[in-house]
Amino acid sequence: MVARSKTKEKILHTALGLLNNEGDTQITSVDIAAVMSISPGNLYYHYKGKDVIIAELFADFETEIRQVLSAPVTKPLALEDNWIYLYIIFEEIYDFRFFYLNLTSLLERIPELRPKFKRLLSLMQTAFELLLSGLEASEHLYFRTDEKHILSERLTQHFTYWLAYASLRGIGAKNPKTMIHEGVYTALSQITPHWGANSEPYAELLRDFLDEQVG
Amino acid sequence: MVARSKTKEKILHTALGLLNNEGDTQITSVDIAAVMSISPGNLYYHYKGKDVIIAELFADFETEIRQVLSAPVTKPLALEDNWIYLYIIFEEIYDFRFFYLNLTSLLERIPELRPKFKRLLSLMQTAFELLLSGLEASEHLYFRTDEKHILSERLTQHFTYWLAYASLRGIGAKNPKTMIHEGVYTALSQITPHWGANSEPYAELLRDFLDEQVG
DNA sequence: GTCTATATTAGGATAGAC
DNA sequence: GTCTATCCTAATATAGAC
Repeated sequence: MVARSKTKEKILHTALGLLNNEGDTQITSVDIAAVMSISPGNLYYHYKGKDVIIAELFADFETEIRQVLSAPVTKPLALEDNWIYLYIIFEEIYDFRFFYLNLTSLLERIPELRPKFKRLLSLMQTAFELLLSGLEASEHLYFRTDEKHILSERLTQHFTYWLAYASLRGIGAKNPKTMIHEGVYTALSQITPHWGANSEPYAELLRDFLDEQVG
Repeated sequence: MVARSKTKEKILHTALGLLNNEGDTQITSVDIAAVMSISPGNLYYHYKGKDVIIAELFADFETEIRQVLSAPVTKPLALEDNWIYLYIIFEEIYDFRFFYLNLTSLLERIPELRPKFKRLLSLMQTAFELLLSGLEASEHLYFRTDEKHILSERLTQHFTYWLAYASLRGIGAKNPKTMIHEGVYTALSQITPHWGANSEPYAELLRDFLDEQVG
């Protein structure tokens, strides 16, 4: 993470906003320049095109999400922290949603991102499996053979495509909070069928937590 | 579904193949013309551009998938038919995968497809909920409040994005059969936690079924 | 670093002969 | 219906002055 010039910083910031709100396909490098009132030539001086900007934005995202994901590794999470953990992951993804809404075409267009993103998916899957293992060890969750692994994979898929699906279905269309909340709720609904011996009081906590977040 | 000229038919067929194998972003209308050895001008005589072709392809897909989805409505499915049902849906989607791999950008570029696709999602969700209700009535499945509805929604999301996720993760990369099989398997793994009183013998059947399909 | 002006290209689109 | 030839446009990219 090298220090950036003021202008570079502003370009990235402006680009991220435009891409998230208008979508990758709608935005050209000229648009980015226009919005921040600099010339296209100037923008090209700093970044040689839209894709270079996106690559740099992704690098930023990667460092942040890696930090977030490693939370339960660094120190085991307390019960309620698990829900919050899911929220934080979603918020991070939301801040970078243009990428998740155009995954296929972006990874095709900027091939060097593909292996990086694949590694991120692996990391996420591992993080989820670790989290589930913790709850299994404390007998809050119970799994049959393979169920834990496949659930962690499904959760990874869910987090990757929830925003795209939610926008399509019109879930939380006008309210990001709702969209994220529903995403967490749907994730949790995949976990609760595996509740084990110690999870009864958990249920109370969870209900409270979910109510809080809505209000 | 009006009758089409020989050439129109061939254009659609060629386009579908190219789009599925190379991806929407890679293929231009000129490519389609080139592959079938006709001139771009000629292609334009039949279809005014790539997006018109895609719209027509989607219309075809829509009629087919609607037919498939309505299966459990027309006549309630026998036990094993439920698995096969999921397979058939996936196969239909696979035949039109370019669309599912670039959903966001395609629906942005061809706005009239958006409401159509949204209706398709609703239909799929309803079909799944119906199927689950059947298995609930026969006490093969058991659900708590809301669980059935949210599961049907999750299954819809799963079917919509599985192919994209599988390609990213490299699941069944070289073998469509494997990719689809894993998709069905993952779908089923969301259902089995809800097994009810009558589903023990079901488990046997399912295991057999899954083994068959792999071999 | 920033500007204006211009070049390049790829893809979408049409005109008119056969 | 099909071809060849050409045009148009939007987006990328660079050159050279300030």
